[in-house]
Amino acid sequence: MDYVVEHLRSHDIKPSIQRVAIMRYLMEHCTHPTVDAIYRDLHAMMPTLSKTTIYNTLSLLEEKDALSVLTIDSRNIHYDGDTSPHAHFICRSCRQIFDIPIPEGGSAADPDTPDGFKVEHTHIYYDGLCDKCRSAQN
Amino acid sequence: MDYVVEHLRSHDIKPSIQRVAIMRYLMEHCTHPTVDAIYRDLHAMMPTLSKTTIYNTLSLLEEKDALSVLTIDSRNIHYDGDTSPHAHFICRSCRQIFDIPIPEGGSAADPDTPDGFKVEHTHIYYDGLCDKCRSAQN
DNA sequence: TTGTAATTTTGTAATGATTTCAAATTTATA
DNA sequence: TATAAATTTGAAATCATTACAAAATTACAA
Repeated sequence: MDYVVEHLRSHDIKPSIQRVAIMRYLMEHCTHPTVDAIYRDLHAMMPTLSKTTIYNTLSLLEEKDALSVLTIDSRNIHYDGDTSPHAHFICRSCRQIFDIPIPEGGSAADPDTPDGFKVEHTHIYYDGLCDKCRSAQN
Repeated sequence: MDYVVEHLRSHDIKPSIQRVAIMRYLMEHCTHPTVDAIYRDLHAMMPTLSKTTIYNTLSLLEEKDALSVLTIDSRNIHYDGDTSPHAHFICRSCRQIFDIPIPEGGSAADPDTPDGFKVEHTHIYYDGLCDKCRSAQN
């Protein structure tokens, strides 16, 4: 059984052609794509795919916790098919997003929220300059 | 000397009437306001204040590190006049943002970024349900 | 003080991401 | 096979943000 289809089924999502294509794109690309990037690439292969379907599908995937929504970039929402715990870094110059490992037993995973709060997701974001942009600036 | 004016000066920002009003609003409100909230409230007192000035000023304040930009909410950018280290929680039901203390010596502050990367800011975000919305849902 | 340049503010128009909506298509089921 | 339910689609609407150029204000030199 296709691991993408299995992933969708395990999150209670019916695997339509479009949903599988979008989920597969996310799982096979570690680029943290935006809606536009997903549309640009998938539309080339599936000319009937509409942007509305991408929006619909991404919000369904979010609701069912089948992907991770990255709000690290104030200009665009990015999506990550890898839902395992890791942090992200965005370069303020080239806007590229990088995966950053989270140290084991990190305290950020156990937040000091008020009584009665239920934490569902944790996001750790860094911004600054990546290697290349840093040396280019000097 | 007004502490708001001092704050601006210490970040190399000339304290115009508008900039002081916007910075004061951020420092005196712990509500993590959006551009619209700032405009709504300040426009009532300063009818000539334009939204463009708020956008211009907020991006200047960001560039000079005089405020913190919160990208926790995918729908709107929020601003925080408190630049001391703390995390944030957003309730997925009522969309309210709460300040959360960061444990001393937390590992998130010392990220494992690749060689040559320069980390300028760290953001720790949580989402889930707040106290009230959690009990309202049962 | 006065004139001139530089900076800041403002309103309007343009842009671009996202949502709404209703029709068309596809899938599930009786 | 017929009918209902779910999904997809494209066009139009919405809403946050940016671009831009004119107006107002401030800084500064004569």
